[in-house]
Amino acid sequence: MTAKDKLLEAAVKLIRSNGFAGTSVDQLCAEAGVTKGAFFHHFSSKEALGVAAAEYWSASTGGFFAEAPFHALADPVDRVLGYIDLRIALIGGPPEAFSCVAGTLVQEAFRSSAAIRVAAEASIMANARALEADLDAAVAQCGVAGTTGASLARHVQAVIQGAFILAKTQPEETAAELAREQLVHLRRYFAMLFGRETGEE
Amino acid sequence: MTAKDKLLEAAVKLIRSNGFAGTSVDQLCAEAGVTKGAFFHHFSSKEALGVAAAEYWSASTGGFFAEAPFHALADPVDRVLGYIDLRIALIGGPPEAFSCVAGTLVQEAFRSSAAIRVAAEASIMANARALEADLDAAVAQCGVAGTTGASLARHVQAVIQGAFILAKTQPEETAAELAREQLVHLRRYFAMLFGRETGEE
DNA sequence: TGCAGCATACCGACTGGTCGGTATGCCTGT
DNA sequence: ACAGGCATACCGACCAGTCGGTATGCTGCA
Repeated sequence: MTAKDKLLEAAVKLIRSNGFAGTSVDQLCAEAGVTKGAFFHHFSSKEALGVAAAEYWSASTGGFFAEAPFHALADPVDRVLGYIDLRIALIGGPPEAFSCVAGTLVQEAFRSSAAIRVAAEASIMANARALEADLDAAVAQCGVAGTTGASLARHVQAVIQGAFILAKTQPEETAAELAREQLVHLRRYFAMLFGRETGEE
Repeated sequence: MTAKDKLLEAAVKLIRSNGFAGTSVDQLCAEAGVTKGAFFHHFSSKEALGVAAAEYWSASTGGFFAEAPFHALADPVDRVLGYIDLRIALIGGPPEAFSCVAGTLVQEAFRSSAAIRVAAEASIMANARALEADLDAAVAQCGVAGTTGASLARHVQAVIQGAFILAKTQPEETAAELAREQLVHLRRYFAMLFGRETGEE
């Protein structure tokens, strides 16, 4: 594992815990076990590391969801609900274990760094686009009017990001449960929209 | 207007634009037109200002929504939808004009400052509690099963926070529209849940 | 095979400037 | 005269970023 990869891993970990501005280059180097020389050899600035971290994050999470088994389900509604169920299952532990690097980055840097804003947009919208086809199919199949698959895909990302923020307001014991609650509401919205009236569990 | 108020106003403005860690005490003083002596006369530390800013924010927005006209509506479902419509109407311009100080604070400081985390939690959960009675009444009136007014009230806050994050990924021209789109989904969810099937607009 | 020439990867001391925070004193209203 | 409200001047720590240098390995030529 090269110094660059170790720095990107360290960036994901520290940005999730302390934010981007709250993480110094020295901290990143210490966490990665490399020196400042290595840092600026691979990244022209701290901002460039932020951009690279968003891309690295996007690539690794995108790959994970692309391989998930829910894609094999025949009904597009099942695939959509399967995605939400997977997201729910992935939420556990403290917020820094399940929160989103891109969301954290853009919240802090949307005004101070256009490059980071664009990289975070790309990451979040790529996540949305990965759901778009299934949602379009579900919308067509169920005759849903008044919205689109693309709009619903963006809403999924919004609820996920909002869930992470609410979780961060909580002490560690209750954070994950509050985040899951938000995705359960999203699931209920989609179930109603696509005619899957859920009885009590 | 005293130096303390000017500093709190400056804090709201700068935290929304640049985040908490991204805003220095010197910048806050310059924006407020006071000196560092005044700053540390009124706040024992930068962290204390963060806490005070969350409380100031909570008090001013809480007051605004408490006085809004939708409370006069007879049907609790109308009051809930009226709140969402008001939130939609308030979204416009760049993200720093409509985003939430408490959400921004907690995202950055949830791990580094327990005091700020608790203050942000208080702000966001106070917003949720202000909706809880109407949502409980709507749940009871419509016989909604499987959730509660309190849980739905938290979801409103989650969608709002998520909407702000998505808006921050956008260039200024499209930010507000993307945020509004999220609240329109929330409105549709509630309309379905409470038996107000919305036809096309 | 061996060596010159060069690029890549990395090191860590150092710099100028900014950070949050402090010490002290002036100024105004009572 | 004295206390609250604020300004000026300053501090040491830490910040992002620089720079001279070393180690390693690839490439082409003899």
